[in-house]
Amino acid sequence: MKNLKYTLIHQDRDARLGQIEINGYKIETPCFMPVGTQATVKFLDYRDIKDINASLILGNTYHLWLRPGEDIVEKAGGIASFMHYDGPILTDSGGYQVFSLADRRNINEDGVTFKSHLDGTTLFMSPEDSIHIQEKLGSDIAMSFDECIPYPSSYDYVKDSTLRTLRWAKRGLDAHSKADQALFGIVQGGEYADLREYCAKELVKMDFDGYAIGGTSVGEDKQTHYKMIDDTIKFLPVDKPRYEMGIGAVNDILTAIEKGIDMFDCVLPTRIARHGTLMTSKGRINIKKSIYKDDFSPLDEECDCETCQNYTKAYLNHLFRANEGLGNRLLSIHNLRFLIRIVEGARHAIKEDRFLEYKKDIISRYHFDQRGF
RNA sequence: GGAGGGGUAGCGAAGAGGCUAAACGCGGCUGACUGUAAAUCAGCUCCCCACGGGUUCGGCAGUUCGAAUCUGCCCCCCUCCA
Repeated sequence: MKNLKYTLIHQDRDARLGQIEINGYKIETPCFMPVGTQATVKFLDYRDIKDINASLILGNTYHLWLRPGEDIVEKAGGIASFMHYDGPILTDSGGYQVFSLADRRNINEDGVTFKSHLDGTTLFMSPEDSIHIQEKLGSDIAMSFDECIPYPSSYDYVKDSTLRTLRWAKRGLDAHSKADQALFGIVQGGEYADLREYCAKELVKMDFDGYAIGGTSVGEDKQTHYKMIDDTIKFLPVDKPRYEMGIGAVNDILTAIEKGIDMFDCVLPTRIARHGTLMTSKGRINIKKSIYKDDFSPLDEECDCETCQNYTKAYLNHLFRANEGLGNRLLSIHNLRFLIRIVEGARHAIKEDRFLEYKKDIISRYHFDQRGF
């Protein structure tokens, strides 16, 4: 704890340009963090991660606990060393798996019993376990063990769950002892403003190194999503980083930055890349469509990524039709670089007090679907 | 010339009298994906004026209330023997 320092460099309305210093790393914020659940950003190697200019990547406690096991990762010298990645790592606590693996787990006050998705083994994770596993995984930033609450959920359910998450946060904080690892608290509270407020205030009293907004983008509409940010962020301290977990749609990221969020992560760019969809400055396109069979233009004229510099839509179309793994890698590189570049642009715009114009410009050129992707 | 086997939707391949517009796979076309059980998943894929109708299973002619499925002839393909 206390190994993390956040400096607010400049503010443009609520949008923040800042810097996180941790374990010798300097991370400019806002920043987008690629997700590397099982100690790999799927299909990318350490050079690719460096090339897209990722400032931080995620690992996952639940997945690495199951395989290869935290002891192996510890022996390897931590996740970063294990995957030969030279940069900071943040680990999610397993709280998201309480949500995504809902049909194979049970929650009680002590923690969560999971039935392993790999072999069905019954396994128990307490908030203390999550912290101890993360200490062994050796991430630079650990997250509190929480329940990511589904939407919609009743007020009573959300209240009970959020209060339990708060108790878990305290238990995790007390269990945490690794000096070179920061620990963030996660605000839950669902769509209920009073619960968001209470949860945020209680976490702030505990004095974490940073605060995350959890339980968003779990199926709610945009209006509700953005209101959950508003209902939370006003209670978070200005001198600590704020992280909205699990967002990766272009307008979600820009909106979060506008509201004062500093960090976000998402599987969206890499997942849709593997499914043949790329994000471009004009919107999302599916590279598998036959119209790209003989389209020898780059994926995105404005992009500086390795893929756009060297390959054509026709080639990517062919790779996907032929089910060649290179297509997954090239599209993942592109989508990640695309989002990271948007966030880099946001940092410049904030510095020059023109963030809103920047956001408006990006959005106006991006064709969104009905749900706003 | 003789003996077998076979021709089913774009391709491969089930089906051997009604439950069949015809399984399944591939290919093709849509759509979904937000702290990764996801190189995944869902839908469509004979034609049309489409909660209904029209034509199909090499071709033609039959048997039957009813045929992709049974019979006859014809066409084509494969294997083996001369």
